[in-house]
Amino acid sequence: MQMTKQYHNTLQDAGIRPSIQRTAIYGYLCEHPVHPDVETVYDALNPIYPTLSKTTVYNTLKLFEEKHIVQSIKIEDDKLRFDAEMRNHYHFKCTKCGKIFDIFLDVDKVPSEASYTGIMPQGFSLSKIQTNLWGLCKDCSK
Amino acid sequence: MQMTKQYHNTLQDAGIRPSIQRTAIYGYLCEHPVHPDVETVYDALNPIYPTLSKTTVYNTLKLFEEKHIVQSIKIEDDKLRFDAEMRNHYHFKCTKCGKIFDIFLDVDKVPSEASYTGIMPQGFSLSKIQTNLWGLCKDCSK
DNA sequence: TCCATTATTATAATCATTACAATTTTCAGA
DNA sequence: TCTGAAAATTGTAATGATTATAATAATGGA
Repeated sequence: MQMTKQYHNTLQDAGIRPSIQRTAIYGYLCEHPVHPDVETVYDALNPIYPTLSKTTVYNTLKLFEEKHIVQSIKIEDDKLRFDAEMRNHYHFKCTKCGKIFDIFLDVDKVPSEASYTGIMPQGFSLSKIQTNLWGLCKDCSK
Repeated sequence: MQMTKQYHNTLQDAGIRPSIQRTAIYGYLCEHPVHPDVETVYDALNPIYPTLSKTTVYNTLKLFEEKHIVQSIKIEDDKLRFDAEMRNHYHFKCTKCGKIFDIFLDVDKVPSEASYTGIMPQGFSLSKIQTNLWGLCKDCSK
């Protein structure tokens, strides 16, 4: 595992005490940007840290989300997935292979928050917008 | 329960044999456009149809969704909710009271499908877009 | 009416997530 | 360095929505 120092710093900057487990989990997410679920993270790290508990993975990822260094994703799926990519982007789920892809925004082409504010009824305030996309990925549409 | 005949017809038009249970469930959804979950539908109808099973509610709502006369909604919630409103609209969840509201589109103001197509990477095709909104509803923002 | 198909039902199984309580680790202060 | 309180980790049990299964009931055409 490389760049452990950097992960360590990210955790500290977010106000999270960087334990072995937390650093490992955050590092894994950063190095595997494929939106893994809890099970996947646990199965990957358990051989390296044999005492690691699945509960810790749950707790840690929830903590990361609260501290805004990780976001959780649920696209009509039964389980939560996690993403250390915090830049603004959409998630695209391939309806054939099930993989989830990051789709980055082209600011010029994408609907602004204002366009949603415009459709809110009187008295409603808007604080979060989430758009999910479905279709076929490059490999599956061949 | 009024207009049972109409619900009956909607089911038949969708290719669904309109049993007592199915008609009752569809009617309930139409008359209670508050995005109820399975439990709520079951609890409401069970007193009227004492033999009704929760499994039937699950099966029936899944069938309705497949036949496109009902849609299911899951907004970072643990359970599925159902909506007989099939016109194009967004769902807005109040972060305080948890209620889900229908937000209808103003075609002029809302992002078109084309604006999303524009951001898809080469080789990806787009078949479904879902946008969810969060914030405070009229009552909770007082 | 009879029979095959379809629908309904009750119960059990599944599975992601959370609750809980015990143990271990960390770290500030003596 | 030692000590003890606070924080983190752990394993197990509980929860709760959904699905699977298999038996029973209802339906509709021949």
